[in-house]
This record gives sequence, C-alpha cells and structure tokens, in this order.
Amino acid sequence: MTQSVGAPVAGVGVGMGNAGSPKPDTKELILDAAERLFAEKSYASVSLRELTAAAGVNLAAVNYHFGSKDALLIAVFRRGAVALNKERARLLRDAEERAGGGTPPLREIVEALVVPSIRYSFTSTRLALYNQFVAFARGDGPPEAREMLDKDVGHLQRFVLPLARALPHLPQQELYWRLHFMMGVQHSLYTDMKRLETLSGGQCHLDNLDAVAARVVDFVIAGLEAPYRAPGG
Amino acid sequence: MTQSVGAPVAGVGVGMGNAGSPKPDTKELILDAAERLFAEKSYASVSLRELTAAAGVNLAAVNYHFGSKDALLIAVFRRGAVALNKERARLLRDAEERAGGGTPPLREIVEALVVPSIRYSFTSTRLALYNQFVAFARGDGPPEAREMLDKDVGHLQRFVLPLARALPHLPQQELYWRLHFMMGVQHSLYTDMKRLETLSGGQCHLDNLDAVAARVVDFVIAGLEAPYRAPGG
DNA sequence: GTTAAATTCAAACACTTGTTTAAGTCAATC
DNA sequence: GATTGACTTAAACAAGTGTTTGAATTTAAC
Repeated sequence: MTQSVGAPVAGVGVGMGNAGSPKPDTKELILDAAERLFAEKSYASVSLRELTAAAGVNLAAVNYHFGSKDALLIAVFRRGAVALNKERARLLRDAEERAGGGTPPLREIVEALVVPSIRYSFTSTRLALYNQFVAFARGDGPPEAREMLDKDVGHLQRFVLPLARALPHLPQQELYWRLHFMMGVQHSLYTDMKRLETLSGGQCHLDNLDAVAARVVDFVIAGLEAPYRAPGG
Repeated sequence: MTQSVGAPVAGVGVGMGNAGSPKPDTKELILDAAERLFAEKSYASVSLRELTAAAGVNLAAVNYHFGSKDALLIAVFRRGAVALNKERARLLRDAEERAGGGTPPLREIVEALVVPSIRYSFTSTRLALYNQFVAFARGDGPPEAREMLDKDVGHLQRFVLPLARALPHLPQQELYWRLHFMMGVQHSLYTDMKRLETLSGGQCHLDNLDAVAARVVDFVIAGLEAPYRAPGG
C-alpha cells in the first residue's frame, strides 16, 4: 500500500508474453520453490530466507515480485488450481462430446475429476498444500484467499449435474455427500502416502499412474453407485 | 537439558491420580487450547502468547509443563490418538466377541474403524490437526513425532486381518490400498467440511451423527466390496 | 506454624521473522 | 553513450518468536 517505486507486485509482467523460457525467470523460480517447501513443511514454518535460498534468489525478491509472503502463497495455490481445473474441464468436455449430448458414462465423469489430480500427485507436490491453504484461508488469511477457495468449489460444481444424471437413484443431498467422499479418497493420494507405505510394509507406492488411477476409480464408482438408504430406514 | 529446578516437563504429576477434576488443571487447559488453535489455524502460526492467553494461563506455563512448544504438539496429538485408538480397539473387540471367534460382519469392522473418528469430528476439532502433525513429523519435527505416527499405523494394522477375512476376494496389496482410501473418506469429515457446505449451498452439515456415520459406512463398504480387477486386465 | 516443594508470574533474553530501504546492476531505447 | 526503467542486492528495521530466569505465590506435609 505504501509502495513508492514501480514494483510489479502482482502484475503479469511488462509485456513479454513469457512464451518459452529463454532464462530462468525469478518469479517462477520462487513459485517452484514455494510450492515444494510449503507442501513438504508448511506455509508458516518456511521462512522467506530458507525459501529464497532454495530458489537461488535474493531475499527481497519475494516482496518485490509478489508483495508479501501471503500473496506468494495465494499465487502458488492459484497456479496449481488453474492448471488442475483446466485439465478437469477439458476431460469432462471431451467425455460429453463423445456422449453426443447425452450423459457420459459414470466412469468417464469420475476419471475427468480424479485423473488430473492423480497425475499431479505423480509429477509434483503441488496439491499437498491444499489443506494448508484451506487452514490459512479460513484463519488469518486475506479475503482474497477465501474467494479463491470458493472459486475452486465453483469448478467442482460443474460436475454435479453430469453426476446426478449418471446416478439417478441418489437424492441431490446424498450426491453432494458422495462427491465430497470422492474428493477425500483422492486427497489420500497426496496427504498420507507415507502411511500407506509403512502400513503395507513397502508394498504399495505411487508407481504406475494407470494402475493407481484404476484403483481409485473402481473404489469411488462402487461408493457412488452404492444403494441409497433413506436416513432412519 | 539444562533444567536446573525440578520441573516436571513430561511427567505424569506428583502422585495425585487426577481422577475427577477438582479444579481446572493448567496442563489440560493448555492441551485443550492447543488442540483447538492448532487445528483451526496451524501449529506454526499459533504463537505461545496467543495460545496461553486463550487458555488463561501464564506464558511460561507451556515450557514449564511440557518443556517446549514442539513437545506440546506431540502431547496434544498423543492424547487424541490414544483416546481414538482405544475406542476403535474396544469396538473391534466387541464385534469379534459377538462373532464368537469367527469373522465379524464387514459392516461392524468398518464401523469400529470409522465411527469413533466421526464421533470426535462432532465433539471436538481434535482430528483436524492430523495432517499438520504429519507434515511436522516428516519435516523438522523430532524423531519422537515420527515414532508416534508409526505407532498410529500399528493400531491400524490391527484391522488388516479381520478385513482380509471379510473380503476374501482381495489380494493383500489391494486391501491395503482400499483401507487407505477408507481413511481418506473419513479424513474428509474434518478437513474439508466447509467445502461440502458451500458446494451443497448449505444443505449438508455435520448434524446427525448416526446419519453421517451411515453415509460414510455405506460408501466405504461399497468401495471395499468392489470387484477386483487385476492390473492391466 | 514452619518447611519444602510445586507452581505461577512478570520481565528479560537471544534470535528469527517479514518487510523496507537505498544503492547497485543490467538491458534496452533514443 | 546517456537515460530510463526493471530488476537485484546487502543492509537495516521494527516486531514478534520460543525460551529462560529469579522472585513471588500457592500447595501440601509434618
């Protein structure tokens, strides 16, 4: 708010479209390091000195390019959420086109929702900070963080109607619950893999993407298709 | 390590069994406040000044009674984990006795595992710090924290054999995965309820314990019983 | 009622935190 | 080649951190 000189703070750059990467951009170096460290440790426990050292940039670079540590966290989360939701939307659209205006098979809807995040859990730690971001947004975080979470729910909303059509035996309220459980299952892939590894004595890892995706989808579809029992019945 | 006077640090008290609570014990006041604040915000973002103020005790009380802030977090997690695992073990034992040495019904095994944590998600925020504790233990946390997580997995191991007997169509590796997914579903009850509420437009809450438990158990049982497809088949 | 231990308290400690500043560097423009 | 603006740098800043101290107070035992 008391910025004196022309710092970008949250701008998109001066004009260069940033296509290709001719040299390691400081901004992205910071985002990458932050994504990794915030996920491995936690937002509050990673100092800007540790973070900038890991990124190989100067301490002041974070405040210069993002404005504050809080704004950096939001930027990290935004970058991940945008990429994830874009891929989910694309897969869902493809499935709907294949169905020719009709209702896509349940399996394809579920895959559109869970496969992108499974893919990310193989290639990056991007998603592991979701829970931390939730805590941050609901705690001392700025309102902008809360709005981002709401927007994320909005993208999820896109899946409600297709799911409802594919699961006509479920009242809408029950559908919301089961969609929520479904998200919980895929969360288990990047919040707790260490537990699965020790539980299984090292038998189970994130090794084969297709195999893991099939496991998740089979489990989730069975849960979604479970017969509905009216409460108190 | 350089303790000069006789501070308890991690002792169980001088001899009074602490049965009943004649007056608010400082130690438990701290544990209660820490449990709530660590879960709502995060371990690293809650200062001891904020915490002790919320608990209504002196700043130095944490270091006097627990030794350090890290040791306090461990104590909080231990208290919750012990209570939870004790109740789970009791329910499983009851189910096994009802089965008279045979294999209890799948539903009762699942209920023994998930109902206690669902109950806690109604009455306290105790479990919401699980993910945070995992991050802490795997990050800068002391080895004692890691051992606690391993012990927690040990209690989970207790359920593997009964589940395997109730689900004879599953290879053991697949069983581990599905048990892991099952934990993910119940995690969704205390890490992300806000998302479910906004997603459903306020229709879904944690209102009725039995109804929620039934939903979770139905979903999970269907997932566990899903037919097994050999990978690549 | 005295003694001794356990606990509480306010104050200070050494240190780290996120942030800011002002001088410096570098590349491009005219 | 001077000028402008974007960016980097090292140093400093004020505020907050977990922890320690030593005296005051409470508690229990004899």
